[in-house]
Amino acid sequence: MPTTGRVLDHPARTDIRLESVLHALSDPARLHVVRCLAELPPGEEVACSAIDLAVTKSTTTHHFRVLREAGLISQVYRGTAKMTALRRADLNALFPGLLDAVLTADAAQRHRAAARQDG
Amino acid sequence: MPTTGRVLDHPARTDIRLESVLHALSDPARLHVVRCLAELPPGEEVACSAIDLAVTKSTTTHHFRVLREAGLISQVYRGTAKMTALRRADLNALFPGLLDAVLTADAAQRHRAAARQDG
DNA sequence: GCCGTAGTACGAGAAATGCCAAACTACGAA
DNA sequence: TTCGTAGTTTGGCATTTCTCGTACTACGGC
Repeated sequence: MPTTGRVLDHPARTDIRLESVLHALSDPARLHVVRCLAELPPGEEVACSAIDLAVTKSTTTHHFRVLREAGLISQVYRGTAKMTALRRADLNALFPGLLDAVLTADAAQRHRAAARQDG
Repeated sequence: MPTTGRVLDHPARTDIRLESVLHALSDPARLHVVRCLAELPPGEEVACSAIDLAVTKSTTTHHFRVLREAGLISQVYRGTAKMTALRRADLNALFPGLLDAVLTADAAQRHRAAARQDG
């Protein structure tokens, strides 16, 4: 499936700001998206619709845009779908270890929550 | 200098939320505070007034409260001063490597900005 | 050409955020 | 006790954020 004519703006690697990245990650819905993308094999893309966000489509669009404008994800149109991938390489080059630390922290927090749940 | 009677609420270690931590760090003024605290020897405290924030006192109070309520800093009154310290141990226990990754990322970003400045 | 699906744009409301000024409180020192 | 310093509180304002519903566009398939 080739890409279509529609193009989306992405910040260049050097324009990615730490503050924007942290802000983007500070929303539970967006952190969820990043976690889902991180679980895929590196470079793999998914459609927006493949990640279930428990909000309306327009809100989903909004969150994906925040992530894209912060430089966390890249998106291209393929057919009617909009495929999304984590910008791992850019993030690791700019902020080594940051993405992993956040994902590890998130996993640890979820693990503790699950442990409390089980009693 | 002993502490005074006034007491401030801090979240327990287990109540610290990753999302709140990331949100607290996503503001440039608050990131600056955390950076300054991190440059001190571990456990060292400073007064709020020792960190220059280029905003009014009431805004400074606001930012310190956000950091405290997110669990990033601890504060106690000593005399007229309110001493602040990074909650390194709690953060490292909950989210290993996260604080260091953010500080390293911030340093890298500042380094790149300085390099651009110098031309 | 027509329909269905995926996602966008726009407008709007509620809430949070960042900022300030002015009045205030708590403490130490003279 | 009086004063100065450090920080708080309150209230207000402008902006941003999160959310939604409705109407819309772009594409693939029939």
